[in-house]
Amino acid sequence: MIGLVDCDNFFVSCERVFDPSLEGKAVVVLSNNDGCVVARSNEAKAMGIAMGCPAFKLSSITSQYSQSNSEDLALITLSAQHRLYRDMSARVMTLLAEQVSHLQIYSIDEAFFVLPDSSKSEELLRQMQQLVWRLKRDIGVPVSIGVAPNRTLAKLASHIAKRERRTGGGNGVYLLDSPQQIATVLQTTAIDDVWGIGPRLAAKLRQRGIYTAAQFSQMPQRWVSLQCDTTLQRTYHELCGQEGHGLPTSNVSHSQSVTVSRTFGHLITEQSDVAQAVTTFAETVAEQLRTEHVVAGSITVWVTGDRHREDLPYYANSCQLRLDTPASDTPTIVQYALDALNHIYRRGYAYRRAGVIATNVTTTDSVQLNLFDHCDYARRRRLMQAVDGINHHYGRRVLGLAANYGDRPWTSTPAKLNSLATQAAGLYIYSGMVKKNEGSP
DNA sequence: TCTGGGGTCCTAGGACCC
DNA sequence: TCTGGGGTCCTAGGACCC
Repeated sequence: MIGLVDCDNFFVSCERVFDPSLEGKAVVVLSNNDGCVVARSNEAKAMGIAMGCPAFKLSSITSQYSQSNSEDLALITLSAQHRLYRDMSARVMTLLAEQVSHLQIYSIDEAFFVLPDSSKSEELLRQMQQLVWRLKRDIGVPVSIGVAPNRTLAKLASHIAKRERRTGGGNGVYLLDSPQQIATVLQTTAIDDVWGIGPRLAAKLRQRGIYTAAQFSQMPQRWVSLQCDTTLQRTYHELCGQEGHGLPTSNVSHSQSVTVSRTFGHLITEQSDVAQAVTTFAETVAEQLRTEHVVAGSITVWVTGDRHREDLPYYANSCQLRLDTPASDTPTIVQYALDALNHIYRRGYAYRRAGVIATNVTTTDSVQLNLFDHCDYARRRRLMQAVDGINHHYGRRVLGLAANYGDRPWTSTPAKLNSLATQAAGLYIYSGMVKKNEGSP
């Protein structure tokens, strides 16, 4: 059996741990730049606020809701603090790893694990309820757990657990194991609510008269093998209750790619400003590669204009460069990123977003060296170890590239920070350090 | 008239996920 | 005024190999 732990309204729940006054209130967390909604409390969901809703639409939704329900409802909006969420996620995952076997972290707020087949249903339920209770008590984060024969069904089970809890019943755990029970659940599951079936595939399936998960699971196997690609075939088999391929699906434990990208606070036009942003992103990419002990084989840089500004000419492009020798040291990654930017930057356009992606990622010890490359890798590695060590000890970005020093014209306006949570996570130490060193970069 | 058969690797783009 | 950021996997097609 496969279990899935899924944190409830994760970012909002993290904020509530540090500010209990948010409990019971309608709360949303906004993306970078306070652009759109990325997390909603149950109260906010009940108001009809959709995931991804742009921030500027929130006030009209709130006032509309207040009018039609004749009550004055205040919506609390918070700026995202991803460092805090990553820290809380790590705490959740660490506790889980102690409690279950074969934990596979699927996202910042979700993880699959394996349960022994032999356990009795009642015993299984009791254990899972205990787990829900411990996560709430020790970390403060509410979670829902779904248990089923495979991951696709475990996903459905966790949705049911969440729904039951939202409507007042249930204890955060749902066990989906008997064939009759599975058949009943599939009948009430719309085809686009199935994990792995998004808007495009759902539209295709509906064209063929398939509207529910049950209808899909009843299609003849021959039809499925002719009409569906391998991923959709896997989903089909799992809906039919067949065992998944077990965990984990891949034996590669490190990231396949590392991305850092941002939407700028406002439109920027100068190449030097775009270059500074790209330098910062590349620096972070390199740091992350090193913490995972991997190297990048290629670096991609992309830039885009603003899709929403019809009065300006739109331009978007990307460039991928292959490294002579895979690397993770900051100067090399930044150099390739800036070379790539040189290929795609065009004067006369306004830029809204940019990003740096490391791909062809391999482990440091499996690097193929270049015959004509005379770089002293040992020396470079020692340099980066020293830089990482200093930044780890004194705070992020105390020591960085001089090219990246000074004003950051591309950053967003200061976010509406929740100071309690900020202090608790020990953030922003580096800004104090940078000030102290002013004039002597 | 008639033009093989079996591969690998890479890239771009599309679909999905949170 | 105002629309995020970070991932995975699969497939088709091109370029190349013998």
